[in-house]
Amino acid sequence: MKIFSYSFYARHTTIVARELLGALLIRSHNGVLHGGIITETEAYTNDEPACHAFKGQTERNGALFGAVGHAYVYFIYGKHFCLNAVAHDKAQHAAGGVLIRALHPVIGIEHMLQKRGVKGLKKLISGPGTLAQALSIDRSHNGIDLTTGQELYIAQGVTVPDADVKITPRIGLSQAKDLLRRYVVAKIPDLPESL
DNA sequence: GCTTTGATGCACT
DNA sequence: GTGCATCAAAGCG
Repeated sequence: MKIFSYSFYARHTTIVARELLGALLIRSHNGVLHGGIITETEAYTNDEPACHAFKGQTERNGALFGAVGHAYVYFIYGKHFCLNAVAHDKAQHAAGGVLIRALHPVIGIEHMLQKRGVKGLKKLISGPGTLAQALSIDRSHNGIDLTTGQELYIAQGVTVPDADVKITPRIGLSQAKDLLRRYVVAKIPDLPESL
């Protein structure tokens, strides 16, 4: 298990969003591991209006301006939490992050099904809000370090070839809709034996 | 204080 | 594909 270190996140946000596809997002909760392969990400940088950090630093988005390799978790639409990995090249952006939108469930599937209250894998982790619910992620995880291998971390998983990556506009935005910054795995690679 | 609106999910067509 | 519930944060006064 190779956990990504700060240098992985200290690159342009769009590069990190692409490289996170196929990686393992792991949550350790009550001594039980949950997680899976990252299949969908979106890149946000503070130079475009769709990014929470566009208008400058506030109490809510402060984590986006902090050290890379940390988590940015926010509450949205009165119901949902969304998880981002803070990632940007400081030479180019003051702030930026990668929204992790979906996983292919691998570890602790039974626990995640129970927490979500659904039966099929299809709806288990189908969007950012359901991802947070399946992994028991909430505001208390805002700003935590993703490189320590403790509560929440991201590790090297499988390699996704460029031919299996779809790049599309981001979802649910009212601004900068046309920017191609969403990265989706079209075909889930076979899992290596080591998992 | 008060108003607007949102990086969504789900039910429904 | 469309409609809408729901509330915290941000911006304004």
